Amino acid sequence: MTETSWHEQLRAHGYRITPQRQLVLEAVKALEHATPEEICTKVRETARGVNISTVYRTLELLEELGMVTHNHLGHGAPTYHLAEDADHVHLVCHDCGELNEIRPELVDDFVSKLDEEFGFAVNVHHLTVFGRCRKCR
Amino acid sequence: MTETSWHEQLRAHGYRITPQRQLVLEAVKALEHATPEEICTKVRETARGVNISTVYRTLELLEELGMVTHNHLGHGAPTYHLAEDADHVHLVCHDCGELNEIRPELVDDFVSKLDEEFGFAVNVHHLTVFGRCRKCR
DNA sequence: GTGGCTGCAAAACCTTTGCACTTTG
DNA sequence: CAAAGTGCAAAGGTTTTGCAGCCAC
Repeated sequence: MTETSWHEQLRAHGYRITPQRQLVLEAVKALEHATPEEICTKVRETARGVNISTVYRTLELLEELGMVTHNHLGHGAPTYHLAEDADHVHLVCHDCGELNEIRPELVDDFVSKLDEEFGFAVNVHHLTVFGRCRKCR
Repeated sequence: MTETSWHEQLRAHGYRITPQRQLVLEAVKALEHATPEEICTKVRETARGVNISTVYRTLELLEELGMVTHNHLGHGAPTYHLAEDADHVHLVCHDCGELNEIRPELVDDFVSKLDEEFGFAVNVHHLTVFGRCRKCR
């Protein structure tokens, strides 16, 4: 996503461009799989910090606009991704917690089946598959 | 699961049979997809109530023994199932929240692929697929 | 200038924990 | 009787909310 495109994306929906929103978006981009708390910490490395509630409000907004997505990879807080970097499915091991990102093509058949049979459009970006990895079986 | 089988299941692992554990297990069975809070409320309809922390501790125990499983169907608390009733995959609509249970055979190919390619054993009972249902597309 | 946005603090929600008391085996 | 389990209350982590002041447009 270019600098200007997300500015226009916000403006097109009547939202304002603020330094806080820019910082949060940059942190999501830089960190990958970051929790709101981690994003907040990252942003506070800059001179101008951002309050945790602003982080939550901003993430909600960016997600509504389709610029970021979130996943639940474990028990705690969700993790955020740039939407354009999110083209993969998450594999998480129950035992060791190891995280793997796999090619989305691996679920294509499954996605088609659900579409045909139920008219259900899977949100692949949000899909997280739990199980046991090779080492922990 | 029969009355005696779960008694033996507990005893075999050195755990005790208590009225609280019986009540929680019955509530999980009766409610399906119930949150800890809902289970607690259900149990309180009987003369003898159960404390919420006992509900949490009991669910953790029953899950460890493979008698119940949990899923994250939305933003809030997880929902619990009898393991023997859990042989299905959950489909949840982002928009209307509608929940559907689908035949686990629909993911068989996907499960095999992950096994072959990554040695990853999918926990099908824990799988929840988010997307948009026919009505909300 | 005005309405949207932010920071702060408080509250809400969900879950865990320490400890004294009770109960199971 | 001893060890395990429970209830209670408090704390911990995460997220939301109300409101006064600030800032983008």
